[in-house]
Amino acid sequence: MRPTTKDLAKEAGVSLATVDRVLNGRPGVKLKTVTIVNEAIEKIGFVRNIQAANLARSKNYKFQFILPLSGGAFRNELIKRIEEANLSLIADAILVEAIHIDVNDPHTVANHLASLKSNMIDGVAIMVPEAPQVRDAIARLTERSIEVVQFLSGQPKVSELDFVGIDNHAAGATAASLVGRFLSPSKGKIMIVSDSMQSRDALERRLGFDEVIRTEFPNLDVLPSLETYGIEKRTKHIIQQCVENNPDLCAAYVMSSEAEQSIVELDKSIGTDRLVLVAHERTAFTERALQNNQIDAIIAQNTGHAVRSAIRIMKARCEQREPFTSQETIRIEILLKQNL
Amino acid sequence: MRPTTKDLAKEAGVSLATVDRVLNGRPGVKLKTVTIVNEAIEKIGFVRNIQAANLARSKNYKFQFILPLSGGAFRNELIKRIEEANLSLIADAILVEAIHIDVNDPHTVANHLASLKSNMIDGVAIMVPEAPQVRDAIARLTERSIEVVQFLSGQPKVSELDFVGIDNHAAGATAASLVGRFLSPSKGKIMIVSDSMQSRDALERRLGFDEVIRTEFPNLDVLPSLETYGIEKRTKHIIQQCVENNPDLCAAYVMSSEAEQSIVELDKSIGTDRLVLVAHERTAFTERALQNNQIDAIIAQNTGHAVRSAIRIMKARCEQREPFTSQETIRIEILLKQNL
DNA sequence: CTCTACATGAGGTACGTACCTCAAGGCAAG
DNA sequence: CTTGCCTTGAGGTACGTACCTCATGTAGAG
Repeated sequence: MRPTTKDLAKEAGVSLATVDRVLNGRPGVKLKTVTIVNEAIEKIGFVRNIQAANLARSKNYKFQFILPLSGGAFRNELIKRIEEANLSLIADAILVEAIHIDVNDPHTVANHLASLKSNMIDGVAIMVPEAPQVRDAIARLTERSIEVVQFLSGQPKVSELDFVGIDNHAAGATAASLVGRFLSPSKGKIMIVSDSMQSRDALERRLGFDEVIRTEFPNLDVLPSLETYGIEKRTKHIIQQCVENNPDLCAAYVMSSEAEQSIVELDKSIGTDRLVLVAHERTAFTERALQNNQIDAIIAQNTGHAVRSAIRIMKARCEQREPFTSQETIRIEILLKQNL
Repeated sequence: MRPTTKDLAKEAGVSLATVDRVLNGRPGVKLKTVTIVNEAIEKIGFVRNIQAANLARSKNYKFQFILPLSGGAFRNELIKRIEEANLSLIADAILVEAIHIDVNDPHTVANHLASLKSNMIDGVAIMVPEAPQVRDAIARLTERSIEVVQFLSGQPKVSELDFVGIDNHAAGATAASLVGRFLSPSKGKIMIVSDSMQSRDALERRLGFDEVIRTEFPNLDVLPSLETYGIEKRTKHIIQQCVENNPDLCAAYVMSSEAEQSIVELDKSIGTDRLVLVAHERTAFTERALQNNQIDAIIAQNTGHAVRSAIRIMKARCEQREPFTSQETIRIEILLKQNL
């Protein structure tokens, strides 16, 4: 049987009340006594029974995912996974919800973060672009002891916040490696399409991509990045132009998580069968495109795993435990028709 | 707040005692009353607080993974993941252990399974080859209400048992697709190496591999499978012979989870730089080989995920819940140097 | 020496569920 | 009508922890 607080009190030679004071960091305990209790904890391997603790303080964990307002297939995928996680975790007294705000307006984001009270929310997983206001709001969240996880993208990784998501540099490199190997000895140009190159994610993917092509496939040329801004008309225009200007186009890398528009345009203008095509994220569209041989490979992250990982990390932080980093790495998945 | 048994009793218009009788399937309740309580459960959305329930009956879940005795790098990997899971789950009152038995002797396996008592163990994840005795022992386990999960391999999937692991047919197909695309237009022969072709896993991988090569890369020939039986001398001999007999060898697919010996031999006899080489499972060796360009790709399954998935399934079954199948699919991972 | 502040102990209640005992009511067979 | 079984209710204790109050002890300052 696991030792209880009673065992701990006996071992330390103090009363239950003192053990409670030490365990919950209440004031009015001599430093020496604290040390004695902590040593006893070590000695008998006491681990607080969190189920009982949560029961006693009738606590439910409440975690929130902050997602973009604008809806694409990838975002819908995330929402589905979050709902699933919520369902499978009610038994563990964990509530998870997704809320949607205009992540491109730092003011809105900061306001929302400021409105979160620590008695209502225990942790937030945020997927928003970096901005000074947002950074400040996050800092104030942690001060109010609300746990924060950077989810999939957004904030720079330098901070001491937990991050859940893939290494975008490596993702770009992986895409390049696939493009290069699939093209094999042939020569030609590679088109790069993204919603925007403003985001850190896009930049890192591009850097990783270029690095591998430069060092391992010097016979291939990477064209300047095309930015669609998610506007259909613009997408059509710039892709057509790029195709016309580059008769030796042999591959395309669609970096943004919403790939449909670009791929449809590529198919119309040059025909995807004439290109090696790598896109990001598993959605209904990209799956279909892979099945039809329109796409050659998808670079994806397991969204379900990412959601659960963020939740595990927030829970661990709430309970003052270190998360198990080895469990929480999000792999860069390569999907072919065969391993969908 | 979540409704409690008290709320449920009030809603159903019965006493706490009766609610308890219904919830825990105790005898002495009229069918009509049971129906009333169940309807009330539906109506107010009552979900039993498992933390409190486990506390009350001071229950710890105990799960056991049954692994092969013989140690390879892949098995060590699994053991590490199981230990990690154990550490990160003590807080949730879940104990996980790995035990090692001679899985190739059905008698030993059956004996061990028969020795498990339901008051000591709540669930078993077994990774053993199929055999009639084992199948019977498993059936008797479920009768004793010990949950059973088929772990990574072994039993045929036809049974109504839960299975955690990859689709081996698809894994073989994925390997073939990579080999074919990496070789591109060239012609030649492909070597297939396995510990043994006796196991269902190996057979399925081979079938998947052949199918893709036949339909999508008809210019390539797949050689008969080489069986090493894990014996160094034999491995050396058959690989050398195969290399000598097939001057147009251009690729190799190492199917078994312990790839080191075969790859070392291949490197000695022909040189891995002259082959497209695909192997299975992420281990220290295969990682290194990928970094050194000895291997071109690894087909892997996320062992950490598999372990956690098996545990989640056993726990759900213990609590009479359906596991979330969408969470529990083990993906076939493709690892390149860039996305290690 | 007394007074005070601080340190510790003792004991209680609560959380939501499991499991136990005993009493009370209903209903059917004799 | 009585007997006995079946069904239900009432109430208690326990699980391990949190959090509260009150009493007691002890050491240092005045």
